[in-house]
Amino acid sequence: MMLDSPMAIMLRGLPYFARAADAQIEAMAERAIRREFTAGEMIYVEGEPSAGLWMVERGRVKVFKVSPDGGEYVLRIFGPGDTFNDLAALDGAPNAASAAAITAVVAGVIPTTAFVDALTADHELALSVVRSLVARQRQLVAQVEDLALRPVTARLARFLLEQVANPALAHPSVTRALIANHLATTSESISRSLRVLESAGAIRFDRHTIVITDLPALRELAQ
Amino acid sequence: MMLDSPMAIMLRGLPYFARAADAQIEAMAERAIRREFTAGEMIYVEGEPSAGLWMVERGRVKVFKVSPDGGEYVLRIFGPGDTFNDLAALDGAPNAASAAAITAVVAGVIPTTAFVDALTADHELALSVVRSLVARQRQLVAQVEDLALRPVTARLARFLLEQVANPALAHPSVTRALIANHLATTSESISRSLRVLESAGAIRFDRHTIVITDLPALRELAQ
DNA sequence: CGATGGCCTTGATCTGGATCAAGTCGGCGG
DNA sequence: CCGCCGACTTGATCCAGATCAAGGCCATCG
Repeated sequence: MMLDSPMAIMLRGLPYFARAADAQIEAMAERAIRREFTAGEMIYVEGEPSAGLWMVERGRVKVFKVSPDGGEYVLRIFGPGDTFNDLAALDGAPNAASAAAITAVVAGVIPTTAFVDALTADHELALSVVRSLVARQRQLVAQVEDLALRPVTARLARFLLEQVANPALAHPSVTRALIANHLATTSESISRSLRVLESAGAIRFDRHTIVITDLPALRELAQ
Repeated sequence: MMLDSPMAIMLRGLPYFARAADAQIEAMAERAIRREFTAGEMIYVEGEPSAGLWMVERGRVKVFKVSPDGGEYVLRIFGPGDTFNDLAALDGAPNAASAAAITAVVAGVIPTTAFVDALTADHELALSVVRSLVARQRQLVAQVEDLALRPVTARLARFLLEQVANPALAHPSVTRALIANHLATTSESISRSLRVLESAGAIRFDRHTIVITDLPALRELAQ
């Protein structure tokens, strides 16, 4: 029994693996690798073969897409305890997007084959993966809906609401420009929309951090 | 053995169930229900508890979201052999979107509990579901990317490219207004963008149907 | 066979948000 | 303490695409 290796403990803490069998955790932990990245460094590139399932141990990571004309869209921002690139790890296809370190980052990778082996062997694990995928998919549907139907100010209000639940989003490294790329707009528009929310009384600026002062009002502005 | 009931044969034909055990197919087929809808009729409404996993036998179905101010965004269009509302069927949560019949429709539902029971009992089935969810999720990522980064003409070009592969999309019932709601724009913009594609030589109008004349050019316009 | 009602096209105008262009603020290194 | 640099704000202008407003084109039906 070597389930108390640091990697195994980390894996056990992830929602994916909470109910997985010890044997599978152990097998994956043995084959997992730890890596460090400096702020701004690329972790992987869209279209390349995937290293496997990533998990964040320390720092902030953005997963994003780039358009031919230089535009960047940030699909999601991850922090400690989050896993990412599960798609490529599950089907073995190339990375669906790129990932980069926002801050200095420590992260682990479980090689695709190790993950797929565990999935094939462990029915409980497969069910956990289904649950995670379903949750992520609901997120994505909400995101598409936002882009399709809501103006920038409403999208920003929703982002701020998410921020109260998700610690990965509330961090000084999450700049206006980053939020803008996540909401498919520009840093200038974020600035102006923040002022709109402020003059509506929903938020306040304390130093340079945003404080939500009227949650119901913010929900209202998010529609 | 009653695996030759019409419902069982239909289930066996779905990608989800291609590798599922006979016993599970049989159990689900017994509990499945067939329903008919007239053109325009609602199949289910966002936020309500889900009836289960739907599959289209005949006709065209749209799954969509409505914004408070009346805007409609069509997430996806389904045809014969497609399954929909898998999210709600998998997690038992309320419907993530609404669905309506575009044409007259014949469809089947597997109750949530029947589907979840089968999933819990059959590891192969769980793995199939994972594969399907991963594929759908890649679709969604591409869709978000489209909305975030590409102008209307490029989105339309991509839609036309999808249409060659997916028979559900190439059908007279798929009107400009429907395409518009799927691409988060208006029927007027679709009209104008079609003229752009036509004058670029990528497509041609034969009667009232669209014919792709220059596939590489269309790919180029889709970026 | 004329009327009616969808669906589509086309033009004119309007607008949310992008882009361009100066600043301002605060932190950090020298 | 000063100067620089990166992040933010604010204003002016611009533009893709939405909205508004007429028609035009079938297909269906009385």
